[in-house]
Amino acid sequence: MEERYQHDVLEAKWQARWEETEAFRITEDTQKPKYYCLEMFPYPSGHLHMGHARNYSIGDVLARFKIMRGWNVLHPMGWDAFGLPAENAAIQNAVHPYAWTRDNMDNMRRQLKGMGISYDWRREVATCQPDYYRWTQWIFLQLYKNGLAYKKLGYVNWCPDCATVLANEQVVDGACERCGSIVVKKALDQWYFKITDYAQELLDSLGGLPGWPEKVKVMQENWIGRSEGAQLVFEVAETGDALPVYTTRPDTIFGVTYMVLAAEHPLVEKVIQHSPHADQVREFVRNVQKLSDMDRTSAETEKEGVFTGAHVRNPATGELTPLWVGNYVLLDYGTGAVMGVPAHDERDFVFARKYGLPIKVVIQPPGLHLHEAIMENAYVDDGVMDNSGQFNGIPNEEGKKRIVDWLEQKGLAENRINFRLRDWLISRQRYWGAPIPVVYCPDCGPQPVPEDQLPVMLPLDVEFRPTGESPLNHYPAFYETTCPRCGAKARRETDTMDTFVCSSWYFLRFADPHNETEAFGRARTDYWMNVDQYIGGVEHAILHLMYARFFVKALRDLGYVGCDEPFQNLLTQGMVLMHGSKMSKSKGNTVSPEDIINKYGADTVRLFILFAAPPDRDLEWSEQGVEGSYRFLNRLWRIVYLSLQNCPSLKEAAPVGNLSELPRRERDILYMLHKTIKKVTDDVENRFNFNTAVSAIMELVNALYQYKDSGETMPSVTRTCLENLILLTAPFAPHIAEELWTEMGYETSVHRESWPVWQEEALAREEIEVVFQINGKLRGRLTVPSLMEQNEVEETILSMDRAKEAIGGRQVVKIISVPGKLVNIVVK
RNA sequence: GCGGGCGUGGCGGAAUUGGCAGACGCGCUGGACUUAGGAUCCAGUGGAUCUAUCCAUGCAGGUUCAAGUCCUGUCGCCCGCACCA
Repeated sequence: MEERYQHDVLEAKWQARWEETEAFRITEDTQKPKYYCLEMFPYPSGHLHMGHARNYSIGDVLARFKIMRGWNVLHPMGWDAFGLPAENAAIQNAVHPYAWTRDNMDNMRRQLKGMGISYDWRREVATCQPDYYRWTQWIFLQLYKNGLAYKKLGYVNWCPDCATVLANEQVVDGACERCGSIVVKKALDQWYFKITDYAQELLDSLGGLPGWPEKVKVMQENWIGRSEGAQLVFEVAETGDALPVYTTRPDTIFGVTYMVLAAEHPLVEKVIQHSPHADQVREFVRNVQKLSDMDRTSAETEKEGVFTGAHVRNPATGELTPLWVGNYVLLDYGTGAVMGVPAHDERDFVFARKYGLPIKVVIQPPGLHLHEAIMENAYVDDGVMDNSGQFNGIPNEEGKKRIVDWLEQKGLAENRINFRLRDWLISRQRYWGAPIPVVYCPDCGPQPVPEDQLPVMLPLDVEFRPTGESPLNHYPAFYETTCPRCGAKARRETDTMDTFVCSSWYFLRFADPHNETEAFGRARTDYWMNVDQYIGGVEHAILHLMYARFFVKALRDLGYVGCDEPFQNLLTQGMVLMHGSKMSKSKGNTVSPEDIINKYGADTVRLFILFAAPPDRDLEWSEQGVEGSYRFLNRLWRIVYLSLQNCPSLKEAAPVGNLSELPRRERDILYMLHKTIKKVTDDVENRFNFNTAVSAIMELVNALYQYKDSGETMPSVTRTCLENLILLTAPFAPHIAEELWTEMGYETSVHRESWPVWQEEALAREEIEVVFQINGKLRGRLTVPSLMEQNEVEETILSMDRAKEAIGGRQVVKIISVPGKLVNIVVK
């Protein structure tokens, strides 16, 4: 055995060994419980960053731990390999997106192997490979056939820099999530997935995910945005058109003093036909549409509107109120029209005051009487109805129901539930993505590509243009085709799918990655699903995590999977910080995992990442901290080295026998060992507190040094301690554990060993320390036999000089004992 | 504004059920070994005062024999959502 810990030599050795022996190859095994441990697969940007290193270190500890605990562990890795950066690289560096992506995957795979992560590499998938995207296209067709994929004309988010449309989820603060450009609205015919069909279930089944962080569930809840209210039908007086509005406050219908339409509302043009205000309205609409999405949806934007000249009839009162167009009304929420109740809605109040519209109080607060003229704010809370005809005097909550019932009988109202969630826009005007398998026939219309013609191959020999326009539009061999139905000349869809489509089902493919006849076999997914532990960044809280949930539910309803949810438990890791802010290229504060691995070894990097903070919290990078982890591994190495040197017969020593016959010092170190086994097991399995698990192992090592230096040691005890120490370390620092395991005389992999089990017998103590308090303040401590009766402990303490002195002649009122811990003497 | 989270030594963090605040590590101080030490080992390390005690978990109250932990109020920071009718 080398005296020095040579991380580079032994890590290379074990990584090669694991690869040769396919050490982490896994297949279904009904004899064992299964465990599916998944880290979010990366976009192949080229290099692992510290966030990746953290993500995969966390996953690897769990996977290796679960293997040792006897689970059949699926731990796969792949590549989210379609997407814009590859195309941008193609335009800028004249390298093909495929070559760029492939080279990046090669490099990152090498880096992952250099971290010693326990992946079953035989299951590797890349979403850009035809044998993968073939099935992405197949899923599209299943959704299409079942009415869950459709094309519609709509005002969509357009990123001018990326030259493509974006989903609502990809627009952040009015800007493109990827490049930061201001997103504009465009009317385009686009493909959507009908995620809104699952809005209620996506909301409800969050309740069945106790293993998800509250924060993520709340974010999804907000995004789905369920609201209960009613649709009320007004009538445009001048044209006779019905104008339904959605409101959560039908109880305020008597207080409506105006109505506002969205700028794009289809009725706008009709109601201004004969209006003297027509030109003014048209200009207003043009100005609104010029605004960026950010300005339109910002709460700070001044609410503006213009009178159309037309009026609406209130279904409750029969009164006519003016019809306006406003910049703050959204076309695609509710009905694109809002009733204005200035007395009871803050926004309406501001709007009415600005334009001199009347305010009518219809809800009176308890014990007060509001007057329109002197109100400074809208009254939005509950109260009693007023100025509301036959409903006067009724509490407004009850009024909501009664008004809807009343108008419903006239066919002018119905209860409605509205969601903020919109359908998922999945088409992208980009090249590097899975082609949408549809053909447009001049006679038959849009036709799905027959399944036996999949995949619709993405041609590789295309020409990239600096305009950013998809090269597929200039590649006749791709878009010129024939109609699958009538055989006539037809044009192939040149849009590709959002990469989030590809990543919405990869966890299913991992269960059956080489299936050539199906996306995945039902038996395989039935065995492996759900993912037991999913680990990744919180930035996917809405996008990926909701799309994947939708996919699983849709595929379940189509009979392809048996589960309701993809991810049973979710761990959202914290960010890696440098000097308090997130490591990022733009800030120039990144540290490359590979550089640190070269210097200290993968085990050190993993150990530091796991030790420096709990996984869900942000982690401050510290190279001094890394050195601390490196020192620890050296200490670990030396304790084994020195022990073997001191006692060459260590490897042959018999295991520890009867505990009660051992001397005190040996029982103490074994107590420490078993306490550590218990602590590490609990921390990893139940709490994901890897940082305290590591610190417990460090304490054990410290104790072993003390034991070694305390005099003559027993080989059997030393051996027991060292072997268990190595086993405990194995999931965290797998290479050094493997090496030390062979040094202990084993020829098998430490990762195939069973996880240590603590013995209650070893944890039993003959003596325990009890502290005593006076009025809750610590005043002393005392070692007593653990079997001593509690009243005897109390008496012993009361008889101590130290205690008498602390009591100081005061009267003992009562004594509170926590057995095995403390005695509190209450005096006055 | 709404929602989620956080606030403990010089720093990262521990304290799992209300029961010894500061585990473990970093850093720092002193010492040993040494030609040397940025290796290793030993000792110390919240503050004030030094046998003992007092103060201390953002701040102010409260409950309790006992509070970092529970309750009320308050301040600060981070993250997410935000004209959703």
